[in-house]
Amino acid sequence: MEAHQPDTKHKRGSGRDRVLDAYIDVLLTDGVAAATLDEVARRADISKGGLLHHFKSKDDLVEGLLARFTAANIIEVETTLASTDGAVLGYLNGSLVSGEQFADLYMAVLRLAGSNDPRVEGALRASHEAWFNGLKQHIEDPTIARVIQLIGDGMYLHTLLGGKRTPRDDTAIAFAHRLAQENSN
Amino acid sequence: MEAHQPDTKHKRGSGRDRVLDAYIDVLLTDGVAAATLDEVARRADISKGGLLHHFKSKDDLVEGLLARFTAANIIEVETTLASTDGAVLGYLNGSLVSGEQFADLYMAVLRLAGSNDPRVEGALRASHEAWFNGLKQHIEDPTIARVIQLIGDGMYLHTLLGGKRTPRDDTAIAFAHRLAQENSN
DNA sequence: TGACTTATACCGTCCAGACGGTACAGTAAC
DNA sequence: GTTACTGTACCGTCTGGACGGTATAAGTCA
Repeated sequence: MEAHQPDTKHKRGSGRDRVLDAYIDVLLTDGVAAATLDEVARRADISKGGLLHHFKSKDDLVEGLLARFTAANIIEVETTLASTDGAVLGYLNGSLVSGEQFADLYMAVLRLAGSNDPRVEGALRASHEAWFNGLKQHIEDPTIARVIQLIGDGMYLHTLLGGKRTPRDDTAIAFAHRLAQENSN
Repeated sequence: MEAHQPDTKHKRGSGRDRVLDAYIDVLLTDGVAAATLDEVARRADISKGGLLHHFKSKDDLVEGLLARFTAANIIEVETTLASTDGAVLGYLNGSLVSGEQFADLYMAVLRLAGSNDPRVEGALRASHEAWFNGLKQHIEDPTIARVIQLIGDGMYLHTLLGGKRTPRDDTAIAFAHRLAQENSN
């Protein structure tokens, strides 16, 4: 899961990272209501006291998740848009994947979106902004870039609702890809 | 707010409807964590006992919301797709509105989407299915219909995250409209 | 080298408050 | 009598968080 450091002295990765991994895991498998401190600590194989040593409060845990998300998003935008797969294909395919590092992180944060927390909304909006700016570098017409982005966001929403990837998605992606190529830089 | 019946005997609409109105209100303004039975009862101007008279449990309240949503969705699909505004414009504009009957209902349900509840996910997926089928009646190419739908869903997601409608959205809608007209029945 | 101090990374227990839900007596309209 | 509530009192459980204690490694100074 985690890019393991030279294995300091602890179980797997640092305690902080293990807690965040566990938090993401609970959010994805059982939803936001199940993501209590006790349950997160249990899955991280740590005591509740230990968890609270790394994150001073539940709020702090959310912030930790958002920080990891924001950092990962920057890298993800860069690498995806530079991929041989093509920026648009990379972006759209990413929105339908689960089980992969970044997609899981995104979906976990998206599960928090119902909480009306401005930090969560802010982080997700910033992510969208970053993707839009990235797409604009590859697609001349900003309207097309926006449309591509919206299609991807729609797919993220479907994934949130447990929808599996279907052939319809593939044809939609192919269509978007063609659309982008006709307007690419 | 509510299509008021000939004002039976109570304050405004039936108690059941008032409770659901209040539930939606809490979800939209303060999020899912704030939507406790006490708070919903308070906003419905009803006692907690009264609330539990109408909805036997919180789970039952959720189901009541989903039932209203599902029923409203059928009507909304019909009327929107028959609108003079044009099906596509009607659909896409609806996804960016707040303060309107159906849009609020949709956003309220969407706030529950992080809870990993199969009933919530099922209701939202059924809604998407209905919109897709409706759009297909107006757009020959099902791929285009799918793309239009995804664009709308992306806009719903943006609205969920508190994004306001921008000129970018307008141009995207205009683009989608043109796309649909070139492929309409 | 050993004694003392500091910092980090936890563990385990306890607690106050919130929450969902029950129970029930009473009221008012039809 | 039935339906639709109000209002209050209460209960068991869960949850976030505080707190005190422990183990270990690293540094400081004699």
